[in-house]
Amino acid sequence: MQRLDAAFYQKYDTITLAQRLLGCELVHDSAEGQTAGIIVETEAYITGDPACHAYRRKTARNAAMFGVAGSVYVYLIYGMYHCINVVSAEEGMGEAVLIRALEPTRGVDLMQMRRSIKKTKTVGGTKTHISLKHLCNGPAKLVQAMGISLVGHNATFLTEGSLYINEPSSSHFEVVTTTRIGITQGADLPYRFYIKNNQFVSKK
DNA sequence: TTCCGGATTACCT
DNA sequence: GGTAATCCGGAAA
Repeated sequence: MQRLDAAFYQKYDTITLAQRLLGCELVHDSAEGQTAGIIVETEAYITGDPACHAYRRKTARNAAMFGVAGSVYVYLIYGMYHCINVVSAEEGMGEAVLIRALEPTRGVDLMQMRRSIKKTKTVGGTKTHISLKHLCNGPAKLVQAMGISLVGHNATFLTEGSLYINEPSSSHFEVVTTTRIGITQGADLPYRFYIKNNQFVSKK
């Protein structure tokens, strides 16, 4: 099991990187413990793409997206959730790969803890059990399960530090190419990729 | 300054 | 299958 290095992230254009990241393992060594999962679904966001956060201009929010390939871009979505991207292409380009789903491999108990939701409507509050299948089958879900945060990980590097990606242990799978989820602009572009027949993908 | 919509999710019907 | 929750950037005026 080897951590992907800077050369790997620089080697491919964003579309290709989005496909090559499938099968790789996202790992976070946190103070609470280690959690990890196989990347099973990604989306590419590139220059000239109206759905890309870097489409208009560089701002404080999207600045990390313009960093070197292999750095991390975390952002707040819908005012309450966070998503994580792997920055790609040459520095200053503003391209990235959104990680949309993981197949949990390590630290499942810890992920369950982080993902357990308190039902505030119930008096006293009860905790709901999250099934393995629903632990990381969405961009905001996996960020929560992995303990990834805006302040803690935005603009950090996957090539050093406690958050990183290991090379794939297997590449015996087919990749499905389709359109991206939840966007209106550029909705017809085929920039979403996932591992065929994998049950941990967010949506077929 | 105000307004609108967004790379989502969980919960209810 | 519908929608509330909830913050911020960008466009409108």
